[in-house]
Amino acid sequence: MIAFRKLYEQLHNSYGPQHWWPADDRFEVMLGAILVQRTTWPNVEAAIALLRQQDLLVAERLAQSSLEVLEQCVRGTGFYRAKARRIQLLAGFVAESGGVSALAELPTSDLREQLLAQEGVGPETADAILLYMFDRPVVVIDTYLRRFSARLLGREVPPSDRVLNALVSEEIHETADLNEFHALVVAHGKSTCGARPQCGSCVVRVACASAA
DNA sequence: CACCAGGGTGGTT
DNA sequence: AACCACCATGGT
Repeated sequence: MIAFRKLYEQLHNSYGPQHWWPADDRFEVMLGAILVQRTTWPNVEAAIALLRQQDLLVAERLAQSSLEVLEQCVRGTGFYRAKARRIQLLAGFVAESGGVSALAELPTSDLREQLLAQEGVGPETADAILLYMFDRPVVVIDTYLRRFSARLLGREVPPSDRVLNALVSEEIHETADLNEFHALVVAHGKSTCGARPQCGSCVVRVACASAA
């Protein structure tokens, strides 16, 4: 009934505050959201550091820099040709939209639609940007949450993303809580416990028992 | 050496 | 709508 609220509380008790999103400014959040796809955060940090070294953490400059330089900066994050192209296109989008502050004026639904129209920005990346860059109260659904949602809900088949979004939205409303919730889900997923489908004593099972 | 990492895209059934 | 191959480097 209140499965995800219980999960949130258990995760928070186990792992504590996560202090997401690690970034110096809002544009950097956007770049990280693309660069972190299917890789680990340390790789992203290294790439961001290289971009900063080239003074490219500004939308206008990033949009006009050479693609070859970008590829060298982000190489360590994997899929580097696609990612270099995508952060450059994204920088152009931000610049032509009037900057981050102008985008921040848009309603969440419009902003989400525009983000999804960008190459390399799918549902998860768009929602992560909405939550961590623009402080909008949205649910970020990642592979970790999908992985144990069926067990948490006591169902055989895992719920669709649409259903999952509705269920979490009912139980967690505040931007600050949605922020922390997703960070904690990832923190747990990265732990040795979260990586296994069947874990006897992890917080997901504890939350499951508490919610029943 | 095999497998995975904070997805997304384009094509096929 | 569900499935697939592909993108590609870095760490266990």
